[in-house]
Amino acid sequence: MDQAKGPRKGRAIGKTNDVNADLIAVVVAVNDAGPCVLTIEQGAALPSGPFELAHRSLQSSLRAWVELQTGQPLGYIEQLYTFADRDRTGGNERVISISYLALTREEDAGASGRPSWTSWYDYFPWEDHRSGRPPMLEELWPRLIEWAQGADDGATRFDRRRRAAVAFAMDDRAWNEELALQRYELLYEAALVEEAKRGGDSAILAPVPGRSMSADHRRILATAIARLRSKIKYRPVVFELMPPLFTLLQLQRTVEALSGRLINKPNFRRLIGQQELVEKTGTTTAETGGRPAQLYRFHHAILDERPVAGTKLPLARA
Amino acid sequence: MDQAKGPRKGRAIGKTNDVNADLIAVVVAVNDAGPCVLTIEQGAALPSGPFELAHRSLQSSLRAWVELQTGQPLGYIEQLYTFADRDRTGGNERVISISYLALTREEDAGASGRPSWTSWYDYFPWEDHRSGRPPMLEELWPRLIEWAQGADDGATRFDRRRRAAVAFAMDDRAWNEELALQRYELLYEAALVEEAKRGGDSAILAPVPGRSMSADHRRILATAIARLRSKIKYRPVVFELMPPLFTLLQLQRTVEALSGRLINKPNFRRLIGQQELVEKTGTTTAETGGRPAQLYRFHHAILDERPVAGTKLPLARA
DNA sequence: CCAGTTATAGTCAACGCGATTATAAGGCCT
DNA sequence: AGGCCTTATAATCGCGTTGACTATAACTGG
Repeated sequence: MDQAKGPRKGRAIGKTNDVNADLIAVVVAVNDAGPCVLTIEQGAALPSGPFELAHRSLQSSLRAWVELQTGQPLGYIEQLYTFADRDRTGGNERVISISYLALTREEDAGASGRPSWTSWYDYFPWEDHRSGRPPMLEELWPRLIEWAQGADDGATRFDRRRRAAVAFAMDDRAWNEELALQRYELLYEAALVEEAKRGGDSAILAPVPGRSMSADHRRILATAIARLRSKIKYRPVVFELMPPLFTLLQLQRTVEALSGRLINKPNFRRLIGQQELVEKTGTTTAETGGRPAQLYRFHHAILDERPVAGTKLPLARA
Repeated sequence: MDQAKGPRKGRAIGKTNDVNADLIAVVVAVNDAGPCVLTIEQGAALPSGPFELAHRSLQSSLRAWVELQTGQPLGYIEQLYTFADRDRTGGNERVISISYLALTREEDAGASGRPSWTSWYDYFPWEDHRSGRPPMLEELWPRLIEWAQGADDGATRFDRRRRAAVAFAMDDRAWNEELALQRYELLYEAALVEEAKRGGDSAILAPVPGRSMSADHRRILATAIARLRSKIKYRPVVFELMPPLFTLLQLQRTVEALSGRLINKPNFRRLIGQQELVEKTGTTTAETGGRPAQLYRFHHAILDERPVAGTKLPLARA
């Protein structure tokens, strides 16, 4: 209080540190085709826009322009990460990018024009283990090993080899779906994704399967996937992606779509049931093929009641 | 790619959206006095500084000026949150604040002058449950209930009452140490902390015990505490706060200081042991009072080996 | 009516973890 | 020196969670 000229007091310095602030949104929905993300430019970029100073907060600014631009009402919104790396965009412009994860229900897609939904797994085909381990992993492993061997010193070789093994479940390790970001960053480091060659690193090996995106949008998407896969295990955010009424199997399929792996059905039902997160509506639907299924709705009253340690899903160990 | 004039393309708009970017650091260490945070202005504020455009990234910028200013080498650094609420600082200036959590070891405190260490629990006395439930909670409960009753409609009354009960362990609920942020925000909403009256809300009841800070620094500190209390349960970050050699009880005391609650000793040792996070040095220390204790060191090799689902601590349910 | 599909309930065993007890090894006070 | 205090370290018990599996019910379509 009394020491007005302390060593550093925020904007007490006259030097201009003005920067530009961008908001980048990863808007997620799940439909029959799987988990989708809202994209622009035919799937080559995530929707982004400048932070409007007129808005109260960053979140309200994001919500406003995404809803305006896409007609999508956003449910849950969560901040992901703030980047300001110098050479992020390739240019010499200084931009701070604040990325967000948003969940919605994909009603009236493409109604207001340009944006479209693209499956996660178009960008990260190695992340979908719902039909067993993707065959492409077996082609990926030797390339990662080769990259590890290419290091200068033995310690780095060992470290690369270990990180690759952990992230990509080599040597009979268990697949960990939450490592989506580490996996993408490892592929980037190994110059196995198309984005890596933009940094001037022209050791352009044939990139691994999977669509690339402009700038670092694919990395942001990987961040969102990892965050969401982690979050659904302890917070009831899945319901933001569900229609008002749903069957338990539909709920399970949604969780499976997000996590990229299959869940044991009886255990899933038990866990959902004993947490009292859903309530029966009494009505049933015959549209599911076999025996008509109960329709459930989300039990809103419980939402804040279990602030933590709720909504566990049987996704623990393999 | 081909649609150059899509609905919105980032900084394609000519309007100026320049803002000022500040970095705010919550630097944490643990000593005999408990968990401490690095502060300036006699504990009234967190160290903060402008984002230097000269640096590669936000993290390196933060690390540079904190180490320069305080002489503290920072170990682990993690981004907390980015704020840009209009009336955060009270002024009409537009500032984006990017807050960080950093862990260090508190060597040579105050060597380079101004900054000093202050205990967490000076700011949040209700968060320390290491000696049982703080008596002040019992004085707090009726004030929260009173606040809940003061709502206009019944639904809000019920909601306030429920949130207060969950956050502050009313009605024989279990104390959840991870709700530190929710608790502070609830007290702010109830105008029971000194910061609340700055917004013009002059219904100045006597504030709850606990030091306040300038601007929203206390909220940022609460965010850091909540994040760290959650993180130590699944990532081995505690070791960033430990000296190179330590006994298991010292490690336990550190975790207890952070989480604000006591841990069962045998269970703690079992969990630490079976995770192979530490290794014996063979040497012992007699400085602990009773039987000489083994000195351990952190098993660095294991750090990235268990990227997730490691370092569990017996802090689950009460 | 039978085969196929899905819904729903129940069982069993392994593991994790909280709680407790027991034993070892040093310091300090009388 | 001996007894008491402190802390360190090891071992055990029991409950609850949860992963894997089996069985039964209800409906559709041929």
